Order: sequence, then structure tokens, then C-alpha cells
Amino acid sequence: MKTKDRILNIAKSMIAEQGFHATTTAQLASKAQISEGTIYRHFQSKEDILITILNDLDEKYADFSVQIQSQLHVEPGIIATVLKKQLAFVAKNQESFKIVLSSFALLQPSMESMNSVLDRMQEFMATLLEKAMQTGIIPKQSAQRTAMVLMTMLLGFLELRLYWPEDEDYSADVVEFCRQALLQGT
Amino acid sequence: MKTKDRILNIAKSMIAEQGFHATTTAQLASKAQISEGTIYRHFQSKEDILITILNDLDEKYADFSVQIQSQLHVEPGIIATVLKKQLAFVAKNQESFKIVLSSFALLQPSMESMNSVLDRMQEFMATLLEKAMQTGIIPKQSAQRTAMVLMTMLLGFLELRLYWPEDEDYSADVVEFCRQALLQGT
Amino acid sequence: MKTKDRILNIAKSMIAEQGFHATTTAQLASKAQISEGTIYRHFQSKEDILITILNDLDEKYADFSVQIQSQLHVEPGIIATVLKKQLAFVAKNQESFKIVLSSFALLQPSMESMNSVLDRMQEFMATLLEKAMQTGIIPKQSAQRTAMVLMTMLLGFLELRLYWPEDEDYSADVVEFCRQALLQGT
Amino acid sequence: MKTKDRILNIAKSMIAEQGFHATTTAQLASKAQISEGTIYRHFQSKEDILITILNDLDEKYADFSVQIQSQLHVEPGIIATVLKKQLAFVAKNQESFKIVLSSFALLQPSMESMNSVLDRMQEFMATLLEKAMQTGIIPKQSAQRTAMVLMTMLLGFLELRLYWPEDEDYSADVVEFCRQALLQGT
DNA sequence: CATGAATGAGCGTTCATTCAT
DNA sequence: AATGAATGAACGCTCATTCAT
Repeated sequence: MKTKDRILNIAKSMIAEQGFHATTTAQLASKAQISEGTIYRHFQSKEDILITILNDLDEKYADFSVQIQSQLHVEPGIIATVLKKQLAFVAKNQESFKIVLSSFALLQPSMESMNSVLDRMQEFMATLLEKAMQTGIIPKQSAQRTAMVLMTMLLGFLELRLYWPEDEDYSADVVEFCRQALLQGT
Repeated sequence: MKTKDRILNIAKSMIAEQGFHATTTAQLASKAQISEGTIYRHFQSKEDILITILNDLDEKYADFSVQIQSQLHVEPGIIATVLKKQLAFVAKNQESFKIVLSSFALLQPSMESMNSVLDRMQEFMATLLEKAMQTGIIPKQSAQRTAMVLMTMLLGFLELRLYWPEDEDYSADVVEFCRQALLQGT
Repeated sequence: MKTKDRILNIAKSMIAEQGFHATTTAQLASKAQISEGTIYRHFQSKEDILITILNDLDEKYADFSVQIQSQLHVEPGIIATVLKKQLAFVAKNQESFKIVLSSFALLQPSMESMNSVLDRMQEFMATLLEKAMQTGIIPKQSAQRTAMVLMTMLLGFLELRLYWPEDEDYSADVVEFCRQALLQGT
Repeated sequence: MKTKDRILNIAKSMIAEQGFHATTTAQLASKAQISEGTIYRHFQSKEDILITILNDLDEKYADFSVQIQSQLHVEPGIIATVLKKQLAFVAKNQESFKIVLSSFALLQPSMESMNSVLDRMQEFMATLLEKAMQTGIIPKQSAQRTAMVLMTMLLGFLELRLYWPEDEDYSADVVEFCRQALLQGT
């Protein structure tokens, strides 16, 4: 369905840029070169568009998680590798991430998506840490709690990269910081 | 001025809870038990209320920064101490922080406040790190870049604590994680 | 577009009767049996309605000027003929003229329209006088200044006819007064 | 009463400049350096201020009429003399005249004032014409109707002088135009 | 006399949504 | 499927007026 996807893509970039509230159906219709009524042929409501975008992200992130976990070769450097892949995924889905991050505090569906994303993130980190611990790359520690800390850092980093993209990229510092901490254990 | 403060306080909790857009002047007036017109006797616009809240926070945070930097006793444990004080300050000003964090991506005045807060945070962290390096508590490293990393962690942590307050408090883990990384240098 | 014209016509009569400020969008919508929102589907703002009315008048008056100047047969009595046609035009567009006359002192767009109308009036009168002078109907004199005087009289007359329509029609006296003055020259 | 007069004078210049509607009590109080409440110590309503201004003008114009009629020396040139005195009176009371002229179409009290002013003007002109006819300065004609014509010209002239004050003063042309017409009779 | 905070009805305008075509 | 005119509730805001002090 070409029209539905055009609506979705344009909505995604508009909401990412201006926010959900500031994106009006009139504007969206005009940019998509359709009538306002047509939006409602494809979506039940404006919020339904948002939910579709969020669900798409959730699905993609789930796929990404599964795929990357299956590909993990345990080796020194695994942590840096994984963090970089996470950042690459976010970069590819920038708009969707901006949408979740800017609206989870304001809209219930976004909050649910955010919960889902964070859960996957933490779970993924925990799996990673357990593998690393089993193979002795890092010392034994609580995978759950350390995963939480890593997720915290990742979340902060996402916000800063997404909303201050022109700032210098210090991802290497973040990765090194985490590597040092992990090697010591907590 | 009692009324002005009542408006301000009620607005603060409403905006923190529902967001700026969802907080209407009618609702605000009704909760404050005043008429809508009265709001405009004390503030030029709805946005002016937001700006006042944000400026108050900025001022308080500036005061806090100055005060805490002057009180710093360099000693092992200084980093944990400082991180805890930061978290305490945020806890005391929860509502204002929720407002900035939920709206900086959507509203220009909030973005400016956010910039100001982040700048102060980073500067403060850099000062702290330099002191710690001078006295040999942590090894020499780039204060600026490491401060950036600490700020990143703090930002992520704030979001999680403010929006998922019912989750288990893992601040000790965060502090320990940072301590370990800093002791190694990056 | 039927609705747009209905809005326009009803607005014209309401503004002519009560003035621009006293004509509210709620009233207008109610009289036009549409919702207030519909007004804004057809006009950008309340002022846009006014501007449309004023521009319509300006266009009509420009057409009228061109047409009447092309039809002028120079003959004794030409002045009376022309003044009568002017009055007839005003009578046909009473509402629009009332709108300009009642609001040019208060609203910028009306002032601009008024300037345009007066310019055309004076220019038209000057052309007429020049023709009359060339054919010896009236003695030589400054066409510009005399046109200004005629326009002055016309303006005063319009106000009185438009706002005191129940007063006796003394247009014949005005025409005769002007004719006498013109025949003598100034 | 000093305060009352200050309110009155400031209101007069504000209403003349911006119109009655655009002049708010808040603005007025601020310019007069009093509180809004004080306005209502001296006037029953905003409209009451307008009415006071209009009545003042009416009174002054009545005085002026009486005085000038008693001073009339019948002589050739009497018409020019009188027209000039009228214009001088208007110039002295510019603001009040601008108020009446800009609002008589919109506000009932202004319409009443306008009626009163026009009545006096016409009556005055008629008296003048009768005197001029009796002494043979101008030929016999209907004083009432010719007075109406003169008033028409005066009204048009007032509007143009008051609202386009920067335009060239062509009052001499107007006076000469009228003189020529009157000398011929109608 | 004067204040100024408070009022509340009403304003112009927006916008997600509906529905006849 | 698509249109686009119409809706109507709700919004932020204004302002003449009141009243306790």
C-alpha cells in the first residue's frame, strides 16, 4: 500500500522534527499530497499513526536483537562491538528513536514502546554480560544490575547524540569508560 | 505574591505530570481556584509560566553548583559524594527536571534550559575531575571528555529515576561503575 | 464556491451595519448557518474577510472607472452625468463603501483601500475636467486642484447619503452647485 | 479635578489616534499613571469617557457658533472668513473631531454627537447665507439647501484634512470654488 | 480618593475527525 | 480509495468592570 507508507514516512519525519502535537493532520496531508480524509482511510486516528510507527520500531528492534545475539562471537572487544552496533541501529532509525524519546513522558503509547525498548535493551545487555563472564572476559558480577547501568549510559548517550548531533562524537570515550569499568567488575 | 506562586506551583506539577501542551489554562485556573484571566495578570502567556519555571530551576542549579564546588573536600570518595548530591538535588526538584526533560525536544525555551543545565553539569564534573586528578585520587586523563561521559550517565540516570521511580534504586551500582572506570583512567 | 460567497455577503452587510469590531465570528457563523470553523476554511482570518471585501470593491471601482471613462461623450451636461453615475455606483455598492468609510481611520487595510478609492476618484475627476476644458465646456483651470475639490464634495456627499439615507436627496443641488462653480473657473 | 481631566485628555488623544475600541482601559490607566480602578471613580464606564469628550466638543461648538454669529460683520468676503474660522475651530479641536468622524458610524453616542454637530453647522451656514442674501452679496436662493451643500463640502474637507494632514492644503481652492458657486446662485 | 488583584464572558482561532460525494 | 468541505469542542488570551483594602 503505497499511500499508507507515504503517510507513515512523512509522519515519521514530521513528528521526529516537530513533535507529535505540533504535527497536524492538515500539514501531514499537505506534505503527503493527499487530502485529510485519506489519512483516515488508512489510520483510525492521528494517534494510530504514532502507534504504528512505534510498533514498527519495536518489531525492528526485536529483530535486530535476535539477529545480533545469534551472531555474537565471544571475544575480547565484544563489548565495544556490541555497543557500536547498537549505536548503528539507532542511527539508522533516528527518527523513530527521537519520537519515542520525545514523547514517552507525554503519551501513553510512547511510554509503552519505551518500556519495551528498554526491556529489550537491558535483556540484551544482560545476555551479553553473561556470555562475557562465562568466557572470563570480564569478572563475575550481577548481570542484571550491570546491564541496567549499561542501559542507563546508552540511554543518556542516545539523547545527546540524537538531539545534539552537531556535538563532537565521543562514543569512543563512552565505550572505553564502560570497558574499564567492566574489566574491574562492580 | 501568593497567587503568582500558587499558579507557579500548580502549573509545575501539572506540566510535570501531563506535559506542557496537555496542561490547559482552564485546567490550571480551575485547580488553582482562580479565573483564567488571573493567570494573565501574573504571566504574559502560558509559555511565560514555563519559562519562569525553567529559569527558576536554572538559577537554583547555578546556586547549587557554586555552593557545592566551594564545599568540596578533596578526599577518596569525593566522586560518590558528589554524584549523590547531584541526585539529591534532582530529587528535590523532580518536577522541574521532568519538565525540562520532557519538553526540550519540543519547545525552544526548554531546549535553552536544557543546554544551560547540561553545560553546568559538564563544567561541574570537569572541575571535580581536575581536583581529583591533581590530588592523585584518579589518574590523569582528559577532564573534558570524561566529564562528558559522566554527564551522559547522569542524564540517562535522571530519566530513568524520574520516569520509572518505582523501579529499584540502583544508584549505588552506577556510582560504583563510574568509580571503577575513573580509577583506571581512560 | 457557494459557502465562501455566503460568508462574504453576510459579513459585508454585518460589517456595514455594526462595524468590523462589533461583528464577531460567532455571530457571522450563526447568521450564515455554518460553524465558526468553516469560516477559517475559506478565509485565513477575520481580517482576511475584510480585505477580500475591500479588494473586491477596489476592483469593481477600477473597472467602473475604466468603463465610464471610455464611454464619455463630451457634451454640456457631462459633469452632471458623471456625478450621477458615481452616485449610482456608490448606491450599488453601499455596504462596501460604508465599510471603508467607517473603518479607514481605524484599520490599516481600510486606510489602504480608502487611499486607492480616493486616488481613482481624483484621477477620474481630473480626466473629466481636462476633457471638459479642451472642448470649452468649462474655462481653463488647474485640473488637479479642481478635481481635489470635486472629490472633497463627493466624499462629504457619500458620507451623508450613506449614513443619513432617510434625509432628503439634495444631489441635484450638489450637482448644480458644482456646475456653477466650474463654469466660472477658479 | 486634576485626575479626571488628565484621564480625559489622555483618552482624547488615544481614541483620536487609535480609535475607541483599540484604546483599552489598561493602556489608558498606564499612560495616565493611575490604576484602572481610578478610572471608574471618575467615569461610569469607558463609554462614559467618550460621551464626556463628545459633549465637551458639542458645548464648545455651540459656544463657537453663538459667538461667531454675533460677531459677523456682513461684508463681501464674509463667506471666506467664516469658512476659515470653521477650519480654525476644527484645527483647534482636531482630536475630538477625529473621534466623532471615526466613530459615528459605529457607536450610538457618537452618532448623536455627529447629528448635533451637523445640525449646528447647517443652521449656522443657513444663517450666514440668509444674511449674505439680504445684503445682496449673493443672489437669492434656498438658504437651507445651499447650506446643506456647504456643509457637505465642509464635511468632506474635514475628513481629508484630519486624516491626510500631510497632503497639500487646498483650502483656498475650496473656498474659491464655493464663492464662485454662491455668487451665481443655484 | 486611590489601588490593583480578580473576575468572567467573550473573543479569534485551531484541529482531529466525519461524511456526502 | 479518495476527496475536501464542514464540524464543534476546545484552546490561549483580552478587557471592561468590580471590590476589598
